[in-house]
Amino acid sequence: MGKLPAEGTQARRFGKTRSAQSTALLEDYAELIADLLEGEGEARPTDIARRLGVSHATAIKTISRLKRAGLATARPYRGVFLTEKGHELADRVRVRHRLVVDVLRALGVPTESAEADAEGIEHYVSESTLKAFAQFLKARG
Amino acid sequence: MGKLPAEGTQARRFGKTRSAQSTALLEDYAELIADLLEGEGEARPTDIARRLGVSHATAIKTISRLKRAGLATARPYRGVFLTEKGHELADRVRVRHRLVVDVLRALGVPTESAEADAEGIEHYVSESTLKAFAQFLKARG
DNA sequence: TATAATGTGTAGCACAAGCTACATTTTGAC
DNA sequence: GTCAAAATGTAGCTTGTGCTACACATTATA
Repeated sequence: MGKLPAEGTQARRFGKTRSAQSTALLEDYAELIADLLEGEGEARPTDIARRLGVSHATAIKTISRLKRAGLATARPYRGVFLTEKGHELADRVRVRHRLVVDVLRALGVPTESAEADAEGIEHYVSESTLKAFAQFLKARG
Repeated sequence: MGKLPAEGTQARRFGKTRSAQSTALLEDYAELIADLLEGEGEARPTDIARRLGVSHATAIKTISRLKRAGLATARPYRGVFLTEKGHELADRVRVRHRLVVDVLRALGVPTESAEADAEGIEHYVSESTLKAFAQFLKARG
């Protein structure tokens, strides 16, 4: 992605938001691969591509990135697997996704929209916000 | 960005999330330029760059994109201005930003985190969700 | 007014994510 | 066991976003 420029106060906020984008895709992939492994027993590039709505070539390229990041392993023609680190990420992402959807629904957002919006929102929810969400849901039963 | 592949049900959800990213930056720029025009009387590339934490070259390139999208105009060495369309976008973005921050704070998120997270979240909030947010805030005074 | 400092703009590079097209491997049907 | 279909992988192109480095314009100052 590149080097960092000098940063002021507000700049840091935006910068953080930007770098979140680079991990968002990896998070989606990790979550999906975990789902496929549990549901289908295997995670094949073609299935991943179809679920994400991208070409298989794109999926394969991103899977390479996952491997480089130490999140996944893959043997040619033998499907994709998550490393320990990949599983941890997937679990964290799933918990967070559920929390975001639940909060949106609690606020009166229709389930359809809640699920759809959460897909984008979840990647930008900090630990601090996540904690507040959990507290809020607990407080209102 | 490229062509669209065949899409299934879930694929469409992710696809929408992805395309939101391409507009997110333009939204940030439009909002910031509006702020600068109102606050400083002018919006110069260097100021934009500093506020966003990017190099001035990056800012200039993105400003070109704004121009191509019909959101801004700029004369060399004379600063950046928003078109009618650009102003409308900026206004919409500001309203939305405020709403997201207010909802987060109402949920108990510390102001600092609310402001920071809203920067990323706001770009993924649909009309439907926005409406629910407004209703929620109104209901609780 | 000449010159230094600042701001602007352009060029060129890298990387991510998307695509299509083509080659190769595996699987499955006969 | 052979051969076609499906899956997988590779190569090459595009666009977006980021950077640094260098050139040019403007502004400010001595």
